Amino acid sequence: MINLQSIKLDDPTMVRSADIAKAIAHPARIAILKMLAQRNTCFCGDITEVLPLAQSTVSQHLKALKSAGLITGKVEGVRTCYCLNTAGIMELKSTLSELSNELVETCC
Amino acid sequence: MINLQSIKLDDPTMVRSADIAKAIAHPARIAILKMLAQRNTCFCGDITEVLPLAQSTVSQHLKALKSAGLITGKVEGVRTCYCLNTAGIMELKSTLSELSNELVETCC
DNA sequence: ACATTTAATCGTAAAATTACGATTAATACT
DNA sequence: AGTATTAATCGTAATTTTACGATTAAATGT
Repeated sequence: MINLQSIKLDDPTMVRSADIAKAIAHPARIAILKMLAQRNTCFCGDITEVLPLAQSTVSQHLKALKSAGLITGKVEGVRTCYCLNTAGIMELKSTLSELSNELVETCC
Repeated sequence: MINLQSIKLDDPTMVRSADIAKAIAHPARIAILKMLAQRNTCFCGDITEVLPLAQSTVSQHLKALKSAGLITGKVEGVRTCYCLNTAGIMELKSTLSELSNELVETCC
């Protein structure tokens, strides 16, 4: 029943890494990110047109990506133009590569 | 209501990417992977000792990592020795770096 | 043989995720 | 002014995730 608890799971860096991983932990969100990387015009409707998901579901995924800081959404009249967020994508890349680098095998 | 659905969300590569991301989408599992990368002896109890989680919860996280192919668990008597799985970690690295490389910004 | 240790599994509860249709709010078109 | 378009939000249901304590199974120690 003793627990030293020397590792804190609420460490901001670890939580952020997990949040970034969570953001890309769904095929639809990966697809959206890839699509945004390829296209310049990227309205919600464009994505809904291409994915086998309802508009409200796509909107929900976009919200998740936005709150994770991976994309931006600029309202343009009646539409919203979604784009990759430079800072967020940079953070994603550095976070994932950093994690990858830390996972060097030592045993087995 | 028309939906071209040209992107399939059940594409094996995309599903696998999402599963790998899901595996590291929790601080506890990131902590476990990092710990396994640093230590050679890595029993369930060692991890439970260090994380602020119950043994059954740690076991659950280990199961998730194992079924994602990121770790192996070899029974050694009454204990189980957990280690990073070379193939799985390599796949994680290549998958994440591939995804990172695909996310090159074009707009905004 | 019997008790102890270790980790998996079971049962369960609470919370989060994913999905949808319906509705709403805002802008643009006629 | 009235209609159409777009995307966010609401309400809701089903599923998954996360967590715990209790129990079990297997191996070890006495």
